[in-house]
Amino acid sequence: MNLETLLLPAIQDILKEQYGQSFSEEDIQLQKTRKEFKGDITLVVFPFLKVSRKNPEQTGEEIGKKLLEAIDIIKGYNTVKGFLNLEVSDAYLLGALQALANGAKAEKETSPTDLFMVEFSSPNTNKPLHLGHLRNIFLGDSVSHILEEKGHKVVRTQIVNDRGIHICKSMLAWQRFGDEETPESSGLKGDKLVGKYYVKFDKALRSETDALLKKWEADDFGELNHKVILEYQKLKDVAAEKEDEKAKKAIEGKIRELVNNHTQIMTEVKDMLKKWEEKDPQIYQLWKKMNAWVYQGFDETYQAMQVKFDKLYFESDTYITGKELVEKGLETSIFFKKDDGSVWIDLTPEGLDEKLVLRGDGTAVYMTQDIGTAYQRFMDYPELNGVVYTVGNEQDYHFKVLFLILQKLGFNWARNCFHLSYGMVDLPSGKMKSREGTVVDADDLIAEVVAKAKEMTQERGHIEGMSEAEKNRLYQMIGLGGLKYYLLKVDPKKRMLFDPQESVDLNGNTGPFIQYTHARISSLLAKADELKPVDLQVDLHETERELIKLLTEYPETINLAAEQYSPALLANYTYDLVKMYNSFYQSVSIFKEDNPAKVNMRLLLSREVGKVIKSSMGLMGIEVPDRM
RNA sequence: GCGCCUGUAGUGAAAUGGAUAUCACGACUGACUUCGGAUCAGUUAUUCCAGGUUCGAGUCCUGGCAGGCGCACCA
Repeated sequence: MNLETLLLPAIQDILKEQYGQSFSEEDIQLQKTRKEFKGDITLVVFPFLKVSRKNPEQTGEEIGKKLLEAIDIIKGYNTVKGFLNLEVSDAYLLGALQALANGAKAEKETSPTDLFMVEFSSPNTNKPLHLGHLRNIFLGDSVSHILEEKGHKVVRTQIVNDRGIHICKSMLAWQRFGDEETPESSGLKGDKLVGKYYVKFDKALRSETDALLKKWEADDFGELNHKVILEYQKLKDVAAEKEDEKAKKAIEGKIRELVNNHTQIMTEVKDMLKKWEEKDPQIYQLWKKMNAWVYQGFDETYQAMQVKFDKLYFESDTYITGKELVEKGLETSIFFKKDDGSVWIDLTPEGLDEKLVLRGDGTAVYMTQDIGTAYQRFMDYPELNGVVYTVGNEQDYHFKVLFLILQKLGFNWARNCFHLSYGMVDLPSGKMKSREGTVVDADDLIAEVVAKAKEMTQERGHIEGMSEAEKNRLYQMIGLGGLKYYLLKVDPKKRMLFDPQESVDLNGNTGPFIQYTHARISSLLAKADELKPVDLQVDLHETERELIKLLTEYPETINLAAEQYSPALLANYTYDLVKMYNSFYQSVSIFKEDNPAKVNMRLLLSREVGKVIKSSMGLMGIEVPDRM
């Protein structure tokens, strides 16, 4: 039972008796007492002034006096301005500590059948995972843990972006330049190998575009369609008129795109996509082979991150379902067809735009596929309560539209879809750009932080007697823990800066700092005898009181993190707890204390802090060691 | 142009509408050489600007300013 729910009815009674008016729970604001004032919990008295007809101090005094008489755990009070600060007794806090030691936990509010699906990672199959994915993956995984802690069942899922023109690009490049290279023959990770050909395609496309642009500029159009030539010339004219550098650049970009679209290599890619959609056996086989390489590579990375998925969805399956749903919606006039055959939805009544859901040639777009995927998921799991989509905030609009379309299609469950939107990860040098080679590769980064953890641990760690395997596991735990913590401690919706130096740092508000505290507690407990129940008569040091209060706030913190889908709240809480523990550790002596009841209490307190650290870090997908 | 998000020490982050805005990194000053020093304490701000609501605003409302993102027959 937490302090607030304990005090609330008593306060209501006193107010009723004193002022003859009932106050609801919202009127009674209880909050933590700021540390510059004496007290533990504070009642804000401003809302009662109207009925007390006295100034804030007098009102506070009145209520405080009554509370002191009525409740024995209140041992004192003081009023500053409109704030009534209440002090609780040591015995109450000791009792709370004992309750935690007995394994008291907040009751789970949900039934175990309550099912949620969390989508995260959802990579492209032709680019290896990078830093941006790491934030996504750690967030999605952590939110899954948090929902599970609340008593929900969670299906971890991703939508694999395995179809479309971009896939054909790496396939074509591999055909052209690959020389039958495989992960085995090259020793490259599958995703890296495919990524390499994607880059090769891009290079080839650019040089072809350059060449063709030169030809066009010399009015050499070959057998080019008249319409296209006209379009090109029109753009040229517009570009010539523009004086503003920026506007000129924009038009030139458009011209380049037009040229780009008519290169030999692009034509071949489009042809390949068409063949793929027709399930041409040769193309289909190549597609399957190269995708298998990528999945193998991704699996290795997920394993290194200690992240697992329960169910995968593939766009290559769900886009068909999406198309069917659009066809159906067309009959019921949810969608409409334009003259060129393309299908749209009109969202202007909702204040949004018209949105394309099917191309003129009948092929699916990104949105079509997402409609299909959502539908498929609720078919597969009829008891599904909601879906959390972990996707970057550049897609805020897309998801707004998607959820609206699903609602319009008559799916009630669309209300339970949530877009867990997060900000981009910047580097000190600016934005990550694959063109400029400033992308931070996920595998490289993980290897780097683990290496750093190894270096630091060998320098100052306590690892004598550990086997090689144990040591390696430890380095992994520290390096990866530091990285996860670094990316999770920031509010998801905020854009964040990734400083490679700071991410491998082991001081300050970092994962390893928290892990270190846990290791220290473990070794402390290893030296201790068996713990006895807390003696409620001992008096508490200020840091002990603060620590116990913090411990009792843990369940509430989990609730908040779940409500807001924000692991950052847990990270901050854990850091506060650890800071307070270190302060406690510094200011009181544990084993040198003469009173055995105090020694016992301090050890028990340490043990509970250790348990909460382990639990909360676990909710962030981070393991904590007993030695490091 | 329209829409969404974000503006808090040099930097990165906290703060259900509550008090004198909380931390870390860097910098500077100091403690202790202990039960694990990967420790602890201290110094470091017109919360972008202007109005408004409120007993009370970093937080809510209105209007600016700055940055990011989106408004594709791309994904």
